Amino acid sequence: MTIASLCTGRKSSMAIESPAAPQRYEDSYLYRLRHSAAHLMAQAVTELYPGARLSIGPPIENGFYYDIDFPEPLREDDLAKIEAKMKELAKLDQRIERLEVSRDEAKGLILDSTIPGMGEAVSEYKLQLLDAIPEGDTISFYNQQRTDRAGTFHRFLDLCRGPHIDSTKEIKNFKLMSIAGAYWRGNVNNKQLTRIYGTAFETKEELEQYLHNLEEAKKRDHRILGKELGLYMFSPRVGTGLPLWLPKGATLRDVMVDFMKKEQIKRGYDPVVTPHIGNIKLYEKSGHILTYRDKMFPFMEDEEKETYILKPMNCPFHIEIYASQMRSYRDLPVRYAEFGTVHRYEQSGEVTGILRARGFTQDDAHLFVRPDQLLDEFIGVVDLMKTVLNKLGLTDFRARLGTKDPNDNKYVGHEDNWTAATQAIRDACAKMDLPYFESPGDAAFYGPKLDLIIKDALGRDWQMGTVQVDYNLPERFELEYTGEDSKPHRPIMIHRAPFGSLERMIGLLTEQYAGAFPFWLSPVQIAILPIADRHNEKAQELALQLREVIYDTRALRVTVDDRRETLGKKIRDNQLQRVPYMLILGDKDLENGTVGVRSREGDLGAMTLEAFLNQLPS
RNA sequence: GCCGACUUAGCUCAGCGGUAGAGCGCCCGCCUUGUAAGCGGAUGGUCAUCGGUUCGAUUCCGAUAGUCGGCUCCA
Repeated sequence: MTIASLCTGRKSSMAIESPAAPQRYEDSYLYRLRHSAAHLMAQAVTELYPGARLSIGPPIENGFYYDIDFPEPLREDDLAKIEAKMKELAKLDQRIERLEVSRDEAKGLILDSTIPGMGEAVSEYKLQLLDAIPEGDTISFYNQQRTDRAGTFHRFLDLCRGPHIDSTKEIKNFKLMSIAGAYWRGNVNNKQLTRIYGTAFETKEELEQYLHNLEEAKKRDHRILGKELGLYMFSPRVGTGLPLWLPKGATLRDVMVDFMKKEQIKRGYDPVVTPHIGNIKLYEKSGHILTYRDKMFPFMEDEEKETYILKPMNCPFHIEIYASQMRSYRDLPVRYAEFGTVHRYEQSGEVTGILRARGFTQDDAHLFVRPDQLLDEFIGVVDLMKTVLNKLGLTDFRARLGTKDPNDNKYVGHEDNWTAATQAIRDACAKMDLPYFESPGDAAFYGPKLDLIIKDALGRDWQMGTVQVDYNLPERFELEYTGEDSKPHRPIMIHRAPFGSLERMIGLLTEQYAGAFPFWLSPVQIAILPIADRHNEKAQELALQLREVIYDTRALRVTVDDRRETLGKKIRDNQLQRVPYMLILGDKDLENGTVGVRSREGDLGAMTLEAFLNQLPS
């Protein structure tokens, strides 16, 4: 696969989408418009900041950016100035022209300091980009120029594959959004450039709609809703990325755990429980110390000079359990499941609420299987994942098959194993009718994997559930089972976590449902609202009665709102808490033997308790 | 970790070189309520922390911490 575009550094362009979209974004006018807006911004920057060195500036999903090496640090306040300059340059109606040149001519242009956008200032980056263009490919530049009324000549030339729109005057509805640091070519060892993000649309209405949607999305942010709904909190006195689960959030977790345990029992999993810390030697043996050390919390040493670590993953412990006794081929597959809380010392800048915490709980399991069982077991896991997604009501996800990057040699294991495992995953997805896309380079170093990817409220991708085939750890720990031939054989391990982590999944669900969880998940399912305090006693009785009702695996979760507040106030507060049902209890109801039922959608009228229970979602 | 921004009462936020304000919440009264905020009162802040500039700093500058948007990385 060649580099997707000179101006497109997107990693995702490496991925092969399986269902072809009817009109690809890359072919749209909007895409060209945004690409041209990026050039316009670069032109404005070169005029405003003579020492600025340009590197790369592609359109992206919701706009565009340009990575620029500024002589002085750029501040957010500077964006207004750049925006104003862009407006001025756009109005000049500069024609955007493509020119195709030879490699030598290209080098000449890049080094020509008389051309704005070219010369010594940019050559550091542009020559590298030129070198990256494969031999034989067309090399193109885009030029825009015009003399303004005051007689000043404006010009901008950029090495670019294009395509672009015809004139800068088409760039009217844009906004510079933010600035950020970004490493040259995405490599931390390279220089950090200043990235300016912007967006552009064809019409003013679309731009305003987009900005409005962004505001709306912020209200669905799990960090805001988590606080409003009393799900979890963080305290700086506890530590960064270490969530404290409040009663309602803890209830939500329990419900999800119950659901998963039930599914796992059905599927022949056995529960295990392992400690939070363990001897470092185990992790040396597993190899995690080599690859994971900088993501671990500081080590602990006891009086006997033994070193312990806070576990960043559960697998070595489960392996110890497997290895604790002789295994027959008849015992396999062995499936050990644990809601394992792990701790990873994520870099401070990458902790994001509950979506990326430093302490989190995986719905983890490890399957030890024979080679001939690999496909069936993988199918079983994919089936479980589909069941989970379905139950959670998640439809907006993508499945990614992470395969080996053929140009990288970081992988361990025999080629035959890789091929077999990758094919097993493809076959399992095909059999289970799960659409996926393949992404070379996204495999674990020890084997291929299948990940579920979901977007959050702000459009960011998150890896959720995962299934990974592992030939490496069985090898390192010399795991065995006795085969039919009474000789030792090596099992294959499957690591899998259908939710991924409870934290991340609850965060995503919060955003997906904007806090209005499905009935079965809601921390409070029913709020009883006595109208006056003479109804409080009956309300408590009703609550006790409802708590006898088993729904799914647990008793109905019922509260009584007996605060000395008006009914309107109680309704409002419970509505804001997204309680699925309110049962209103007053004189009329006591007389008639009914309750006033109100769902999230509004008043459903008076009905008997039996009628209410019968209409609950099944 | 790196680049940029933010941090004022429990929460959401005004304010500003002369040591602070609103709404909601909490608490106390009154009201006893029929489908999205009843009324009144009271409480509540070393303006994140530590330094500097200044006659004087919550306000200006610097450092630190936390948070947010990115980069890198990841469940």
